Amino acid sequence: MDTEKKPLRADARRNYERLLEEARRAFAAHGVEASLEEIARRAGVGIGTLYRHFPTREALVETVLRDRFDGQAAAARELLDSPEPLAALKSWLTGMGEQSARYRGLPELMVDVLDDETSPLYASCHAMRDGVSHLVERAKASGGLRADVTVDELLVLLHALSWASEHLSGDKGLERLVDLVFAGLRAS
Amino acid sequence: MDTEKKPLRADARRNYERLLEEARRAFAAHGVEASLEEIARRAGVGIGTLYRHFPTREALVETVLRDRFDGQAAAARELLDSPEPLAALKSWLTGMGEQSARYRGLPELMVDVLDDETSPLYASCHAMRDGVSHLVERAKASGGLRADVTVDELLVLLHALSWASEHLSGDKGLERLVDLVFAGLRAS
DNA sequence: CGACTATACGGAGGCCGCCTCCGATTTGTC
DNA sequence: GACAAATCGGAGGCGGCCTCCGTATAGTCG
Repeated sequence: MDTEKKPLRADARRNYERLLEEARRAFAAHGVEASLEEIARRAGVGIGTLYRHFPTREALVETVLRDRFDGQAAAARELLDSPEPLAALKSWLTGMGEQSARYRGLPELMVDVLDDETSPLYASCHAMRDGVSHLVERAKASGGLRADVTVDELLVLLHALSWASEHLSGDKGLERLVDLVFAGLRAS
Repeated sequence: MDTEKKPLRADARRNYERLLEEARRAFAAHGVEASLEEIARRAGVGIGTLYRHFPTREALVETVLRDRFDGQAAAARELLDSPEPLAALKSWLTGMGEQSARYRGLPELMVDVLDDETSPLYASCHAMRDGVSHLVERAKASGGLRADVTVDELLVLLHALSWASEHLSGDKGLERLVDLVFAGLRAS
């Protein structure tokens, strides 16, 4: 796969950076459905320029988030050495959940992407998916995780908790929900 | 509280019914964010007429769903007599979850409503909330449900599962997720 | 330093959805 | 049948999405 790309012209590169910066701001303020026209306006750029650099909203989101996602995939690799498989998995899931709760609306986008190979986010997401699947295997093998649960179920569940934490007034919501789900709702 | 209302004029009543019917159809086809203009168009009615009868989208959703929600509240009351408190709770939650997964986007709307007293759905939702809170108390008292979980957490969690089941290809998703969460993810 | 071309810009314009407002129409009544 | 109250309907303003193409400019070459 050749990722070779001609160097951008100076003005193009400048606009690209400005757009990314405003996108970050806008997503943080209004969630992942923020107005693209406003992002362009704030970046001092025409709407056409935004669409040239980022043909779809997803492409923009992907660029804003890629670094974090790559970090999350790396974290999965490192956690493979952890002495406690179940704790490692749980820790990774919490981290992932926090990433996906970063912007309002992101969990939904993420879940949809997991089924859509054509999405620009697909590659990043599946790098993580592969990473975590090893963590899951290890947790099952260690006897810490029930054997009948699949990676995909786990990821959907996690994004659901992420989604839920958006709609909770308290901010320590996600960790609590993950604990709840790992331990189960039955009395011990 | 006087719910007395003058009888509607014949044309008004007719349009009201047509709108409800088309709304049901549209919500089923396109989710709860379906275009209101299209609903009006299909009902053979001006957009102004739609807004006169249903000032907000929520008002329309509420009218479409009220009967089901009332039924759900009644179900909670009946289940209070069940000999198995935990099973009763679980059964109610599954039923509720299926209601809220009925239309795409509904779980989100529901969760938001639970915090918004001004919403027209608030009353229906809290009737159910009160109903289920007794089920929860009973389940805790019977020792089946962990004592540190709140009704609100339970409802948010449930709607999250409902939300997740929208994004799952399989259709038996919700029940499976509820089981998973009740039992917990740890190996037994 | 110009001139030339590939590259990039920007916003007008078409489409759609939301919601409000008010002149036109219809219903029920006396 | 006439009148008032109730109801209708859609034009119009707003904002968002996205495409298209005439215009501007950066980089290059003589």
